[in-house]
Amino acid sequence: MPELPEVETVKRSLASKLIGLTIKKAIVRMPKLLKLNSLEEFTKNIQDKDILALERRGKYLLFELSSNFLLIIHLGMTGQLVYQKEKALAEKHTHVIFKLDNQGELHYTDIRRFGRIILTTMENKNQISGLKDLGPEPLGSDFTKEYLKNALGKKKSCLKALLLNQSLVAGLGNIYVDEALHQANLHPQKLGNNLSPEEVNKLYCAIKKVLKQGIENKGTSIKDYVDGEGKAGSNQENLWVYGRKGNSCKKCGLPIEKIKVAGRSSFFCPKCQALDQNHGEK
DNA sequence: AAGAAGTCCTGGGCGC
DNA sequence: TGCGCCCAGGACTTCT
Repeated sequence: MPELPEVETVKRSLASKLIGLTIKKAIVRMPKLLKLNSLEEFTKNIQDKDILALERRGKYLLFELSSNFLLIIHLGMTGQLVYQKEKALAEKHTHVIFKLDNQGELHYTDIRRFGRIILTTMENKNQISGLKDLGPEPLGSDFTKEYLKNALGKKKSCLKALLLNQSLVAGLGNIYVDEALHQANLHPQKLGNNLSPEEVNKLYCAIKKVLKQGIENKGTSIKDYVDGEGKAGSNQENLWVYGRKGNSCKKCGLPIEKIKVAGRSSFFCPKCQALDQNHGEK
């Protein structure tokens, strides 16, 4: 599941290879992936565009192209964007092939087809639903302790739902939310407006810590995730709770539990992340 | 009108 | 062995 660290790793691994190249054409095998463009419009407009820059916003990859075009790619759950230095065979679920002017190719592969590809212009960037509604970058300067405190206090939802909400903070997904909550000793079902200043502070630091670690380890490769060179990351070896049901907590030794919160599986330590922990304290 | 639930989609794992 | 069922989850749509 590509979340912020995975998308950032893809961006970094592709940037050096792609910037300065030209997209000669795109072969779209799954037009349904193009949510906002017709097949004709997409293939016509993408043709002969230079790749000027590659950015990330939340879980979105943004390719800045010549003539003011912007290619937006969201990897969904199982999306892979892999550079091939020469013509390569398309896999079963390779839905788009971008042919480059150096004979290389960029393959978009997505088994579950939850991803999206949008071609728009720089001017319309802030009108794309999903992208325009994103909250601050958790590793950027807009994401402050004060912001998090206000954002959590406003809404009456549990922490799990709040942190998964991309308009509150951009880029977190199921894995890093569970990891951050464990680092901060907070139960996923605790209400956002029920946090002490200390708890907000711990959560703020935990979010940054788990994301930075994820980037350092080049992403979490549990099932499908690979970077732009097709290489897996190693952060799955450093998880404290996600996917560790029944294994002992690395802090206290008790078995990690798994429950459903906000429609998503949530892994947590019943002792370190007790719901009533710190009640009345401080 | 906010928050919850349903939806899309395929492959892997499990029970019988 | 093989069939059917359930689960995984990002973000949008639909419901309450």
